[in-house]
Amino acid sequence: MDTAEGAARAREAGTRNRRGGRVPTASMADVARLAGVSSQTVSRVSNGYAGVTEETRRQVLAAMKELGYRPNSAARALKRGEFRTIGVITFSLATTGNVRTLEAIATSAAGEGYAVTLLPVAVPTQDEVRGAFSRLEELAVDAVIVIMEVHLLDAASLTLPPHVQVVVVDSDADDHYTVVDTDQAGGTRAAVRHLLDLGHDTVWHLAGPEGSFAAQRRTDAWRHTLTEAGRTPPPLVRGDWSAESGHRAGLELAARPECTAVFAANDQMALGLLRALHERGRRVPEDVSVIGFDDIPEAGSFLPPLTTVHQDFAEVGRLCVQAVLRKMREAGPERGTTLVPTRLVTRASTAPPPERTGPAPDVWGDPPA
Amino acid sequence: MDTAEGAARAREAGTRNRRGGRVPTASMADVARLAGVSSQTVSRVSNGYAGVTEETRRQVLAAMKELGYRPNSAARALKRGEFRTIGVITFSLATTGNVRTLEAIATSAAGEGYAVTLLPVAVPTQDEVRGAFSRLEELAVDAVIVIMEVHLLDAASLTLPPHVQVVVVDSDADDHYTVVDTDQAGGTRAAVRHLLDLGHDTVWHLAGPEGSFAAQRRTDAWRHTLTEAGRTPPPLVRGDWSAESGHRAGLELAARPECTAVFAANDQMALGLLRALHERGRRVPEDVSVIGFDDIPEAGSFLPPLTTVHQDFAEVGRLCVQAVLRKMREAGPERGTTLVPTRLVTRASTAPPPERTGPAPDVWGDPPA
DNA sequence: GGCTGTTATGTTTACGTAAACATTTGATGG
DNA sequence: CCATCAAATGTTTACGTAAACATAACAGCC
Repeated sequence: MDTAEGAARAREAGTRNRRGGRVPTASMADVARLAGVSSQTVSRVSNGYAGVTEETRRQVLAAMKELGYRPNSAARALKRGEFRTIGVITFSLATTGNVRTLEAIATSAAGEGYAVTLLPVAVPTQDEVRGAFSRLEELAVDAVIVIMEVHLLDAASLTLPPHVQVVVVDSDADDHYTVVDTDQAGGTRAAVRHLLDLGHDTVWHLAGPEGSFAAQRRTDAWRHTLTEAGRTPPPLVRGDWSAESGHRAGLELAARPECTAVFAANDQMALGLLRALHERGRRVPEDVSVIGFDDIPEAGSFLPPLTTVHQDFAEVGRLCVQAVLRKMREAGPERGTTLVPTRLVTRASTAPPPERTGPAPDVWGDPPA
Repeated sequence: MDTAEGAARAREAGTRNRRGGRVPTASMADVARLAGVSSQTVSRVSNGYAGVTEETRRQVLAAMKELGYRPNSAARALKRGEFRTIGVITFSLATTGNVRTLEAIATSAAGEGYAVTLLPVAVPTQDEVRGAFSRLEELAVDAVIVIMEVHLLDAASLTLPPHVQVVVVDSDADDHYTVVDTDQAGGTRAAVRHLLDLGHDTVWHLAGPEGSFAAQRRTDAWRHTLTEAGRTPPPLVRGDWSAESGHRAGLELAARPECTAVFAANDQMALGLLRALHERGRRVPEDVSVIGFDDIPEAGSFLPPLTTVHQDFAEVGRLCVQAVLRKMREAGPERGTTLVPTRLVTRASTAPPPERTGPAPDVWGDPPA
């Protein structure tokens, strides 16, 4: 299983491309010639059509193998009018959510016989975005999934080829696009209620960056859940998703003794927050409860293990692919939003608030410092 | 400039796809007809060739715009014999390293006018790998970058189209492939020496999974650096890159009072290790020093902030793209390894060992457990 | 004024595949 | 034994682009 095959491969495929000559790939015509049939018959075998004698089929397959024949996907795409490829546009792969979603998309797409082409937009400047999309315009893609706030996309005056379908994650543009997303509001509500149920008067919020729809949605839901419960939302503290920003925010929050519960908009910021609280001597969860969002794999290893909202990224990715393929096949300009439910994962970073006010009035009251 | 044109466009490009009919995209011929030139002239304008009158060019561009013309990349690829696409094969995007490398590859490739197609291999079973590669065989790709131990690739009896060049990350197969990788050995040596220089007798190692070349390399270098310094390597503790596995290993290590310094093969495992040590009441860095590998963005927010080996993933990705494009252009079967240097980032998780043996002999000796 | 050379543009062709149509072969039935 | 039909295979054509080649127009020159 080595020498013979190796030699055949070297001969046919011309591994010995020493002199830099482009080695021609065998085409259907070559296979047909060797097998003594027409190229159409080769095509039929290649595509698994019925109506080919077993005998013929075997001959063709043998010829294919000998020549190392591979269908030329460019020619196929040209002929069929489709590329069997889905493009994914995203800002950086720095955030867990984007990556996990991307991975699920790629896996789902592969299952459907589609490839995934990545279109990263490095810096969110107008120019960058515009550049990426002008590249996209002539990209070999049948459909596009956009993982970012879609208004940035409009800002780039994106024009896609007419038959390219679009599905969007992390956006609220469900009046213009098909949107698949995590149920941000539901997850947030679960997190905030969990803290209120534990007895906290109110819940502080460490928000994500303003540009992100997901962040916006979580902030809105946080505020809504609090007012719904008759509590006053404390001032908003803003981060940028990074642990470092969580740390900065945490130093601020640690200075406020009235802050006993914090809902961080993602786990990374919660991590930084935990460090800041620790540095300031505020114990978690005894003095302050912290809850995150995402349930990254490391969340269970934080100090203390983080209570957080679990997102089903795999499901989001799968639904994206399903939706975009359905749109392609039915050519329907379907719109609207599909939400993927979340699940609260309770670990060790949340607890009832420290005894402060309540039944026992002023036994050893807080030192006013 | 509206009714006539609008009608023309509707006729040509058929924007009115109400009835689900596939909308034909305008071709060069359409543009040529509208502009009153030959399709070859349209091609010249499209590809920016000189030798077209400014007047003609303007007319063609106007016609393109009116018809919403987009070059058909399938036809282009067929004609040119290349796809301007690089395929990236990787096991899951769960590890930071893979993701960051992928991102850098995508960015670099875009800069060179290449798209990146993702080929995830979900589960590392023989079948999965084989399946992925049989898909790859007919993938529209000019070159491939493999981010995984390449022997898995051989196991799948991979046959690539002859002119597809391959570059590999995380592998030692530099006698068969072009390899670009982080300088695992150098980074490990820096980490281990840092701990020895602080005065630790020896350094324990929390290794990555056996299948990973990077893990293997780090383990080898750890052992080598220790013996080189005349120390005896303690028994190996193995993890699987996850924080959870680091936690398990940490519980073991915490039980050994002689363990004062641990080199974890990545930051996630270091995180779990930190938690385990904390749970067991062993202070970091006073009792035990911990050092990681990768320098993930969160490492600075661990408790305590983690000393770790910084990897330049962006550079690895960039070099991969460069190497693969060079191989394509020069058609040289270039081999060998390019190493990207690392940098030790000193934070708060490492310190000299606790006073134990040394000048003061047996003042309060260790309780024998 | 015709020759040469240059520049702008047009025409032909081929890339590899697969649909549509055409032909051949062999079997079945009257 | 030929008409009929189905199955297997062959032939033609078109997909959209761009290289190669062909032509036209015009300027410069002796």
